[in-house]
Amino acid sequence: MSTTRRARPARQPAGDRPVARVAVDVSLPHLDRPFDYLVPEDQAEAAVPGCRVRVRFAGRLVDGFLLERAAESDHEGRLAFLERVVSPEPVLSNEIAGLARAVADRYAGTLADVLRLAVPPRHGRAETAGTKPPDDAATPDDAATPGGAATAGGAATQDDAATQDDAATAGEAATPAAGAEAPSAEGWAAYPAGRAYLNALARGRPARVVLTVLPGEEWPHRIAEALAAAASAGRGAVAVVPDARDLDRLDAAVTAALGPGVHVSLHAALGPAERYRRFLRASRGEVAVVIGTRAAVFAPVTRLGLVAIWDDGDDLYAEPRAPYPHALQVLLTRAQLAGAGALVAATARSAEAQLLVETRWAREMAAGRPTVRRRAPAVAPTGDDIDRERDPAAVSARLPSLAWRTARDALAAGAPVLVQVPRRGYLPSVSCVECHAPARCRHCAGPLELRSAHAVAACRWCGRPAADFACRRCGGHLLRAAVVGARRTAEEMGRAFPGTPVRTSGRDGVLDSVPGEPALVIATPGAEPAAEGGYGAVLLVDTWALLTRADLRAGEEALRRWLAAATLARPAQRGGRVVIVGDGALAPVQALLRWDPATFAARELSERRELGFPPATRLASLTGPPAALTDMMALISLPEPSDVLGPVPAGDDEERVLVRVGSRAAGGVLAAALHAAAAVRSARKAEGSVRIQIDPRDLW
DNA sequence: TCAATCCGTATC
DNA sequence: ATACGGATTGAC
Repeated sequence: MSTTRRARPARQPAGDRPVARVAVDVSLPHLDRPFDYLVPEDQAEAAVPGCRVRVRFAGRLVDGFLLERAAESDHEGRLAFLERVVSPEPVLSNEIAGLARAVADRYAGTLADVLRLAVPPRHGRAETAGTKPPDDAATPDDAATPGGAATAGGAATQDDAATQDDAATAGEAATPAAGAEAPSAEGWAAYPAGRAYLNALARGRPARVVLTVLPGEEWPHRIAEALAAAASAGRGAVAVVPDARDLDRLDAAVTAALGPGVHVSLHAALGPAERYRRFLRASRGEVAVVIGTRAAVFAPVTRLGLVAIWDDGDDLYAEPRAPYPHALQVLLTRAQLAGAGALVAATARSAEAQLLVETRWAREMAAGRPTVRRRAPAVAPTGDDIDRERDPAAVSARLPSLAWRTARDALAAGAPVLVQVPRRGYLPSVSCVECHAPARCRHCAGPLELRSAHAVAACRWCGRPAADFACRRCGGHLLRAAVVGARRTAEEMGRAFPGTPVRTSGRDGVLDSVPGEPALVIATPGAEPAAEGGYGAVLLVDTWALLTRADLRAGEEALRRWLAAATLARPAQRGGRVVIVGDGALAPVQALLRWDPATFAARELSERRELGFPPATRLASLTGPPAALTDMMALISLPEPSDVLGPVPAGDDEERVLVRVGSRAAGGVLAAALHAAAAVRSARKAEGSVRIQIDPRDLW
């Protein structure tokens, strides 16, 4: 009767497909491939593709995922048995396994690292209790019939089936389709082919758009309607937003569009049990739609029909863990591999989104100028002149006269006023004395920066000192150090408007919304609360702090943040005003005045092409101890022409080298070469590790 | 000629 | 970490 025996009885391989191909949880680059094991007969049922297993690997027990069962192995030597099947729950679908491999390849990382991002840690109790939906869910039956907006247009015609295969071509962007009725969504009707896009999704077609939303747009509803359209075609959908506040808004909109029990939301603040429970609801097909922050790009919905991302320019989409994938890139890869539709929506437009438009990977969708003008606030630039005689109250807040008077009028009209103030603490940077353009290196066009107050400016990329600076825009030879991060206090503002309530929203304490009554709302970028009925005025102050960051995305980022604040203002017709304190001749300021993020993005992208920056090129950053870096560099063999910039000091006794290849097509070759070099080093157990990052967003 | 030992390499 | 194969060494 005793079952405790030291020696395990001889195990028999399963009769049917006895070989298990396993992705082991080992992130050494030279071991980044599947390993074959034998499935013991008594585990033959449990060992399903996608399940978690435990195997003996190089003498120790490690976790892994069973990728597939096979009849035979290519391995020459003897196969070991699986130690055990941890659980028969298939948590890694073929779709996600393929996506993870593609992401690892693109970022020169390992499958194991990506799988750690993609599949949450197991929680046994959630798994067994999971057959009963938790309280945030309705009955599983609801999942099959999304209610509300999504029901119309669900009848797909058969002739669409063939078009689903050519997702790689550009042809599947929304085209007006006769016949099918649009799901009820007035909001989408404001965009050319907006309804046609929803119809295409509702018919299960992989339509892809870059949507530039209107000022004041209730974007959570537009995204929710797109998700509902995909769900009505019986397809799954995934949408991501930058942070928890946006997720709350999207969650409410999705609940309104789909009803309860059809979606789950995933975010970092969930505990391990709840996170795993929701993950399982998606992977088991109990919900069709998953929304979430960054990590939700890997959510395992079944029959994926649509991926969506809101405001892809936000830095929060950059994953801080190896191999540092960007959520947009993961989603686009996923849409491509799965033949799913894509929705890249934002008020602004990133250079990456612009590239999708220009390569015709996605169709551009933006409302016509008359509609934009009808919805946009009136935007005016101002210098920082303060009329001390006429507006003495403005002096104490260091507010330009126009800004002060605009705010005063809005408050008098009974509306709240938003003041966007940059956060403190950006890197000291340098710009041209003449034209204020950010200063760039003569040799590689990298950004110049000051490492300390009295040092000579040097290039952040290649490390050359900027001894012979010449401005690329105006030819000037003089540099100025920008004083950045000036920050106004709420008290200063309050003094300028005595008797007006002042509320702040920022790092410590973010407000979701404010009532539609007179108040000054001081917010840092990204923390601007919505106002009931819209703000009467929005003031964008201290704009130099954003524009002169030692960061070549500064212009794009500044415009993104200004638009995010300005879109909260009422339309001009209802008195909405925006005042930006800054030089009206600068391109990002111009783009705000004209409310034209698309033209700005096109210009930005063409500038990146000229200067050789991503996304027009592919760039890899290698960071590590100098000796390890030298060793690594010697092992990289690139058939393509490439630039090597640096090394430059990168803190903690480390250095950084940049490797740039001239085309996006060469990016795959670059990543493969880096992975191969890292594999040689890890096989040798070489001293010191080198961190590889592809197109790191904080660099340019 | 064979066994003990060392070293590099693969890890199923 | 540990196991293995091939090379090297030393004793008969």
